Order: sequence, then structure tokens, then C-alpha cells
Amino acid sequence: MATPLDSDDLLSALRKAGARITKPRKLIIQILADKGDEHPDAMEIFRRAVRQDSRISLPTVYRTLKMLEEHGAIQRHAFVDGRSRYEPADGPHHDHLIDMDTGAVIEFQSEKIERLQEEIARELGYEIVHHRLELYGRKTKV
Amino acid sequence: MATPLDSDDLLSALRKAGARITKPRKLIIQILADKGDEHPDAMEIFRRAVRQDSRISLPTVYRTLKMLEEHGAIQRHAFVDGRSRYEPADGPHHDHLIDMDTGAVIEFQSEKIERLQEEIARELGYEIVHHRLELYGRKTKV
DNA sequence: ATGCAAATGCAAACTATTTGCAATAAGGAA
DNA sequence: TTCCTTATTGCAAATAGTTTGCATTTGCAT
Repeated sequence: MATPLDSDDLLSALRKAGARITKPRKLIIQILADKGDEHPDAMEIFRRAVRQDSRISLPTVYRTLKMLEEHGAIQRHAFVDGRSRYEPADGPHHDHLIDMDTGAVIEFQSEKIERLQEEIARELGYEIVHHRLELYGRKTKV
Repeated sequence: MATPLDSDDLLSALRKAGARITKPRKLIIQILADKGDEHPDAMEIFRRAVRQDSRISLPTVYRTLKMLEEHGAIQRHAFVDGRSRYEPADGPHHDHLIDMDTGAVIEFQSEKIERLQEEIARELGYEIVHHRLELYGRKTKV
């Protein structure tokens, strides 16, 4: 199982792309690599960045995210709420459970489901290259 | 494989919701139920509607889509390109296997996977409202 | 046929994201 | 280190997709 890209991996992705390592970029990468809260959207990344450097701008956040995405260093997810959420790429494969009330994204993985998918594809004469599974739900009353 | 809801099903979904069957709504539903091109977005639905009745407005398209979605009559999909695409909901849920070479979409359904999903959600303290599973694959060599 | 609430069309508002441009700063060369 | 070039930045304004306020129209129960 692969380890998610960390701060240094994201930085070298930029270097490999011939991009300059600027202060805003370092900050954004630091936030993306932070294991705290997963799948932040652009605005959330911006808010956290501002806390460390009030000069940073939202367009720069978007530009950096786009650049990292184009170089495969981070992954962009589109959920039904309209905005995009980001996470470092190449983590272990996982699927998402989206809390419909709060928008929280919970990761999970199930070996069984993965195997069932392979099986279904095989029956249909296919080989799975990649898949995406999203569950949308609400917290059960206690 | 389940049969997608047709024009009449969508209309009765509206009636059951106590909504009026207006001319714009009939038109939009007709377009949604049309088996021709799958997963149109709001603008595409609007363009097609205008061809039949130039008086129709984009907000009405959005309002109708939202209403149908809220009543489970159609399903909204969010892709990375930012806009939402719609399709008539199936009675029993179906998932998609996308042929990466031809773009063909194969529908399938697995009771086992559905049950595993419920189980996983329950363990996480959630109740699934709906889900989306997409497999991307290639035909296995014969 | 008539009345009234629901639905419509228009314009304008909103949200998420992108772009033009002058000012700034990264980082290689001297 | 200092200088120079050019990528990158921040700002403001533009776009794209979607939603909302409001006066007018229309479905449909009576």
C-alpha cells in the first residue's frame, strides 16, 4: 500500500516541473500535506494560509492547486455540493462517504468491495483500471 | 437491469409531489426521458427546450431539475468539469462500468455490493441515502 | 368560467473559479 | 552578494454555473 505524498514530495513535483518554490506555494503545500483535516476545498486552504501569511491571495491558491493537479501531485474530487476538494495523490486507494448534512468526507476502504468489483467486471468481460465509489449518507440517530 | 423512469413516471412524480403540470415542465421531462443523448447538463436541456418553445427560461429548467431531484425522480451527477448532469433515476439502483477504449457505458447491479456498502456505512455510524459506483476498465483480451 | 396560489420569465445576485496586468520576488549569472 | 530576467503574485474584474426576488402569467379546483 502506497504512502500519500508528503510536503517534500509535493515540493519536488513543483521543482521537476521547473516551477519556482515561492513562499505562498510552500505554505499551500504544507497545508495540503497536513494530515489533520482531509479534503479541504480551495477556500478552506486559503483561510488556513491567511492565518500564517495574511498577504496570500485566493487566485494564488487556485493557481497552485491547478498546477499540482496537472502534475499529478494532488487529486481533485468533485462532489455534488459544487466545489472541488483536494488531497495529495498516490495514497492507498480508498473510497468516500460524504455526510450530506455537514459535507464532511470520510474515507474508508473495503477489501471485499474491491474484490466484488473485480469479479463483476470479469463476468462482464472487463478488467478494472480504476474506479470511484461514493456513498452519500446521514448520521444515524443515536 | 432496471428500466429507467420514463416520461409518465416523471410526470407522476410531480403529481405526487402536488406540483402543477405546466408546459415547461412537460417539455423538460420529455427531454429527460428521451433515450437519445445521455446525461445532459442544464444548459443542454435548456437549448433543446428552446428549440420546441422559445419562451422557456433557464431558471425554470434549473427549478424543475431541482424539484425532480428532490423527489428522487432524476439523479444528479457531479463531474470534475464543474457542472451537473442529469438522468432519470432507476427504480432499483444501478452502477456503471465505463469502457475506457470505446466510452461505452454498461449498467450493472450487485446485491452483494449494495449490502456491503450498507454495512460499511453502518459501521461508520451512517445511513446511506444514495451512492455512486463507477468502474473504469478495458475489455479483457480473448 | 373564474379566482387564486403556484409557476414563469426577466434581471440581478451568488458562488466557485479564472484571467489581465502592473508590481514583486525567485534564483541563476556575474 | 548583487544584479537581471522572468515567473509568480495580488488585486480587481471577468466567467461559468446556478439561484433568487418580483411582477406577471397560468394551471386547475371550484
